[in-house]
Amino acid sequence: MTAPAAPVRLLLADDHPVVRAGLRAVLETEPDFEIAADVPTAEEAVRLVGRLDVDVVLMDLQFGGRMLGSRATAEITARPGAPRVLILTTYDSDADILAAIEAGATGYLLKDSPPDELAAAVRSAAAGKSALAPTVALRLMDRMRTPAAALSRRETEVLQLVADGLSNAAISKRLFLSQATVKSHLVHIYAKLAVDSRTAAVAAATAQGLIRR
Amino acid sequence: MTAPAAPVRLLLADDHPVVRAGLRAVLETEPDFEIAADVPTAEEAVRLVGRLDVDVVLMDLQFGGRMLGSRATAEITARPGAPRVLILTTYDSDADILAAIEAGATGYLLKDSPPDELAAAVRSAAAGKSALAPTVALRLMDRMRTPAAALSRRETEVLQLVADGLSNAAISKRLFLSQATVKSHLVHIYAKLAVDSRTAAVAAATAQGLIRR
DNA sequence: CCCGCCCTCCACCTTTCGATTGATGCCGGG
DNA sequence: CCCGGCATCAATCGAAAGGTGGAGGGCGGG
Repeated sequence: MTAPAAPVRLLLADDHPVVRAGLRAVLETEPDFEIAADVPTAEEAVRLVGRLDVDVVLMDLQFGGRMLGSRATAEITARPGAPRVLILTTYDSDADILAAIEAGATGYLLKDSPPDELAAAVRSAAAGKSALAPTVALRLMDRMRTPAAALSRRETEVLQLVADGLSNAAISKRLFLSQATVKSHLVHIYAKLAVDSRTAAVAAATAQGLIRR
Repeated sequence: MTAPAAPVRLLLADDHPVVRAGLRAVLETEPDFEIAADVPTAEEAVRLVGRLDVDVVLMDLQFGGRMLGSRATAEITARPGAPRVLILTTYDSDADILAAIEAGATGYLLKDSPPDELAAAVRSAAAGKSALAPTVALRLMDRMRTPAAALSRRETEVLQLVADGLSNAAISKRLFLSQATVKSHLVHIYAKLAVDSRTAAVAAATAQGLIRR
């Protein structure tokens, strides 16, 4: 407790200037934190992690519409001696959470977290422990308890195209399948989501964050 | 320029602590701004506007999932001697923009705006001029040029239920209509959105922000 | 090694949806 | 006042989607 405690060095990556300023304001009040830099793009975050030495990266997932945060996370965590990456985003979509964790993120926080929760998560991450926002943790628990909503890769792909408004014929062409296969996938999807039409499947999957938009 | 210039008194309403801190940090650096208070709910914003005297309210639209910002805006602007309300949100959905403007908002900004744009918008609002983020303005122009995407109230209602996954039969029951009427609405919707299936209509309408989620 | 899951495909049948045409009443602007 | 848009409904027909019941190959784990 009385140890000098080397400060935790932070890198903030978020495309919203206001959010960056907010994070600075909130985290700078913690005496054991030191903000090395804040950047508006995922690319810059990746670049700076190479130059500066940082303990924890706070990273948004959505950068100006494009979802590059998870890629950047993967690139950062792939390196030797990589810092911990904490995802800090607005949404708690299942798909996003899983993607981020697969990419090597240490934790997943929501932007509506209170400041003390934020600080606690950063300290956890710096210590190598994982940090999940309570809401997110609940979601994951739900997910574990209900393995129903686990679509296969191919099924997700098909359903995404359905959500984009494509017909079965269009989907079959796009994926180089027969329409029979597309229908077959859909039947399985309907069973897993407990629905009986493409629109209902899209609604259910969207609600559960299995597909985008 | 040398005038003492009575400070612009601000009220910030946003459910994200980080964003509130960010706005404070960004706006407090402006010498002619004074932040009267910041609150985490739309209700509190409405209440405080009665007590404090404020020139401009910066208001989020989404509060913890529920969309109360536009209602709060309407309540605030309805009063005599009401302050200007600037909407400050993450999304640039057409429906939201129009709803906010109808509710009496003076401007509509996106959270990814640079600080100086923000400050400029606040000054515009304080002076009684309207302030739209460039992206938003472009969207509105587009909208004016292309009156195609203007669904009637009933049509929007039907399409929203389609997006929720309901069948025509279910929709007709829900709205106390015959299926013929539902189909008729859908035909008009398809024509207006230039699509030819319910899923495509949902995709198009979602992309244009005509319906939720 | 076999079982289960995923992915692929086929055939047949039923249901739903979409396209078309046409009709009625209401309301608001020119 | 009449036209046009909106909302409501009907009948019909063809096309798309969904339901059922198979079938085969690949791949990983018990």
